[in-house]
Amino acid sequence: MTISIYNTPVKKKQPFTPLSGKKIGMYACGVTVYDMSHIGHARSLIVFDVISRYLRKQGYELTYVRNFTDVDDKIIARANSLGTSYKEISEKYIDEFRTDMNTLKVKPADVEPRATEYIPQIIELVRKLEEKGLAYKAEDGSVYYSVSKFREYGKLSGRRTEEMIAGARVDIEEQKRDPLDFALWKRSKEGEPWWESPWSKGRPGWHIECSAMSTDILGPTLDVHGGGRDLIFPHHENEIAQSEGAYNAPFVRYWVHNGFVTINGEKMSKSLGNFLTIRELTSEVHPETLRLLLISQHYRSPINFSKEAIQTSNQALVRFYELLDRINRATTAGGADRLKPIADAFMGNFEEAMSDDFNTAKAVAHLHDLTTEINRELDSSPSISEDDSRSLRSAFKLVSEVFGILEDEPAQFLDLIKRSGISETGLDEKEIQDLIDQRGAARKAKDFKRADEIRNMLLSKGIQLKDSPEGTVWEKI
RNA sequence: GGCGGCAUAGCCAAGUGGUAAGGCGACGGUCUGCAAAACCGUUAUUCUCCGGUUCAAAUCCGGAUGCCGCCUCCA
Repeated sequence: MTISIYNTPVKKKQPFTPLSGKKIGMYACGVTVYDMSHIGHARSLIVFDVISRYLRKQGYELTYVRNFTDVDDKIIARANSLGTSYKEISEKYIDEFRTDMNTLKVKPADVEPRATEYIPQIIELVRKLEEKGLAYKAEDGSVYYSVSKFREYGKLSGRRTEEMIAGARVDIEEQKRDPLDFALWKRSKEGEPWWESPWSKGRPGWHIECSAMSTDILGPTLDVHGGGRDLIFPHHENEIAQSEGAYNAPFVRYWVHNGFVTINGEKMSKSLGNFLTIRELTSEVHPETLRLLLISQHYRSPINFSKEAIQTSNQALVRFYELLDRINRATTAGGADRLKPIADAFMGNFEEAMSDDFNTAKAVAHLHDLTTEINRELDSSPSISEDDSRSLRSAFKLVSEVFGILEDEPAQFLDLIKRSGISETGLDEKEIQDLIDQRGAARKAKDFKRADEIRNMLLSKGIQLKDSPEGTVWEKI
């Protein structure tokens, strides 16, 4: 099935055709490692994780590159304030990042380059730009890109240079010839890390690393390049200027940008200080709940983060796991085959939704439909044949592999959820089980008054009982 | 000041020309000793407002209002 992708510069969906057959080169801007990652980062990482999983599922040979910016002003500032080296800071937060990605089940990229590993390539690229007259060395030894020399500057973000100059918020730096120019190479100040270069002892500007690394690993033209919306300008605009200026080849075929996570309707960011770290959140919320919340909405829309939203996603996740558990328990050797058409239809719908600009929200809606349909079938006849069980397993395997959810053993997951809030009830498991047994005895003796007393007492402590032919189970609500 | 995006039920949210997905909540029903879960049904004659194009508009065009983002580090 042909995939269509919303391409930022043309502002519409376009059929996706990679540059060379089934091979795809995809680059997503990673994080600057100077602090713990927050759930805004999580969204971007999960969006591109799901996209990469889906592209692979569709049979593409994907090379996914995601960088670490491991030297920059903020890392240096952080190191200085803690009296340590930039290297220690970046190493520490790369480790923390990997721990978080592991928790969130975000798969590692195929290549995870760091700016500091590509200094020679960066210098080479800057030299090339200088040769072509697109860059100039300032008096202090820094090198700037001369934006006015690149005719197409602004084509990604839809801005014109004259308009930008008119804007009051462009910094005027002494060293720049033009306010729009940006640094390719920064001369290092006292106490800052530096590398030798033809211009000065210095370090790379922020934008240049992505051009240098992506070209080195994937070639001058990328099939897909992504990142958060906020990177469109100036970061990605500058990358285009650098790469196309140097190589005279189209830099990116499809630009993909994800929307923000907001808190109380306001963008969450490190600089605003209103952020929630991945670590904090996953200490209380199941990682799959967060993944489900994020994919329940289209990747380009903003998501407002709230307790209620988390709770709703958690309920949905429990609903799916309960179905999986029910399927496991209902599978028997006999029984008629009747569920294969339902499973097949779902897989078709799923593919259709995902191929339409990675419409995860619609795909999740299909998953809800699937859940309702299977539950309905099981209500009318509770056993599932081996063949049907296989069909259902392949449908849910598709969901797991693309979304990275429903990967736990259902019984285990439900048990975990059940235990997660047990401390709030003031009871331990044995006490709960004793009360359930007492209630069971009362019910057997038709002493429903006593049975209901026990049930209501447990309910007041947040424990909900569920009776079924196989016995009584409880859950924490 | 410039540029861009969004506005769909009580809430969250899909849907870019063919007559409003899905979830949460609420209400009614089936099941149950009664519940819970699951299932069935009801819950937007209408998509912020005003014009226009069209046989046909939530979808396209023009205008108004409101919210958000970018233009400075940002996922």
